[in-house]
Amino acid sequence: MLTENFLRGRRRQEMSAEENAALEAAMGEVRPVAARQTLIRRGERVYQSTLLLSGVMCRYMDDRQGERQLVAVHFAGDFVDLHGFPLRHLDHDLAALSACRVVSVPHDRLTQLTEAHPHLGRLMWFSTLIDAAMHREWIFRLGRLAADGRIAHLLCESHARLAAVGLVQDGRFDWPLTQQDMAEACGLTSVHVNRTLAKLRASGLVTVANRQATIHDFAGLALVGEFEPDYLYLEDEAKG
Amino acid sequence: MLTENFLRGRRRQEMSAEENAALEAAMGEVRPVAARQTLIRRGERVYQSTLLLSGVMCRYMDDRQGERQLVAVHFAGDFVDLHGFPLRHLDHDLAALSACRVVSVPHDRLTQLTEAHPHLGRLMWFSTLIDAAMHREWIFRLGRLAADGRIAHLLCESHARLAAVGLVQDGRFDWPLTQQDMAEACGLTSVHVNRTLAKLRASGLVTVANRQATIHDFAGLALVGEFEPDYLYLEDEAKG
DNA sequence: CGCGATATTGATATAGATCAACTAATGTGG
DNA sequence: CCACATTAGTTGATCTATATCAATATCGCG
Repeated sequence: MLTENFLRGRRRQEMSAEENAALEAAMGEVRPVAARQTLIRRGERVYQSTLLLSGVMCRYMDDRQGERQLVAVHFAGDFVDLHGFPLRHLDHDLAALSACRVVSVPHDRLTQLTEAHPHLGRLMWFSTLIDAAMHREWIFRLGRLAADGRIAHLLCESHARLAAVGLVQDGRFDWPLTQQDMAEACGLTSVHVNRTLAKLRASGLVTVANRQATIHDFAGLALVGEFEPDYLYLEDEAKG
Repeated sequence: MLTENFLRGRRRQEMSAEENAALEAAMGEVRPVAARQTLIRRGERVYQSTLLLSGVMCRYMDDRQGERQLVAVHFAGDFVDLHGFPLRHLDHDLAALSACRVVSVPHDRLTQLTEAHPHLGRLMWFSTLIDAAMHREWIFRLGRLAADGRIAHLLCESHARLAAVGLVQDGRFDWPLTQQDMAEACGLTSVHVNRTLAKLRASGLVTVANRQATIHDFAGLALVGEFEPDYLYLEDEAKG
């Protein structure tokens, strides 16, 4: 089932079998996306929205010197560009960080779908607002946390989201972001990310190596990152 | 007309007279809000959404030591907590920065409204996604710009949004944010905001004083702040 | 008019940037 | 499947933007 991870583990995910079937029916072919491939460029008119089935993608913006700022990271079950449905154009680029599988829905089908199933429409709206809530948390992260807190927060958030779709085992999860990617997400240099990761590892909180992250002490890491997961609107059992 | 500034100056603002009337009819009483008053606290269940008619409000989050991070600033015509409609709870606080006038719509009326007028529902969705686009731009601002750029960007964005609702005359607009508020929006200290504002003034770009901001050289300020207004989805005539 | 909030200025400290070299992985074509 | 090329990670030395601390000045309100 293509939509099995959409809003999985989130509060309010009362999608009926009928709504689910209607959404499934609107989906196109499953497509692979190569690692590091850019899917959508800023300003492009978009005519469909894409559900991420597996892998990790990101949204980013470039500054004038071409330095990249990640504004979001996406995992399985996320609609990566549903914002493009009401907005029509995206204000940022969308790229794959690892090899991914995706499936798309044309916007005219989404229009029909939301008119025939207003509640499903609100669920989609809801999912874009979780993106907005994550954006706010990223603003907080950059504005108020030091380097160790920023990295800790990013890893805690990723852990919580991946756990909600069953992609964490014993605190360990796939983590295709390079130190450069993490730097671009956290407003730091890759050199400083390297030193900060070494410190977090030495504190026994987390190890990031070989495209995998292992959180040894979630509570400790959450303390450093001032991480409180309420903004993810997870079901109680999906938390931590 | 209460809704006259809602989505005013934005692309896609094709609200029909009928939609407009339906939205107006759902509105409650106009209420005043005192400056510095907190309207909604993080985690509270919300049952209505509020349209800002005049004044300036902000959304913010506190870190563990009680230091505040602004995550959004709102002006006349903005729905300040429409996110609470699909989300039910807010993940941040909402407060007035100046004396404001607001009007609210109960969420059950919004549900009826969006089911009877799917297109109006998409417009509301659209407006929350402009908030998300601004959030992304704030992430960029904090992650990639130095102090002068962050302040320049904030002032350019505010100028563009206020101009869209007719609240700028000759580059001058009401600006109730203190230097401390600007510091909390830009991830800086108020001391550094003070020094940076002095520098921007000395460069002939902008003057901020007496609760007013005057942009002397918009192009120059936009250059410092790497400001490109496409993310605001403004109509062409409302830009600059 | 006086008091609390806001703004200004100076001196010093520091987190993180920058520059540079080197090492360890990863992957690719022969 | 090896050899080499490319990318990613590590470490050290130095620099700088911004924080911090502290004192004073000014504004705006009751």
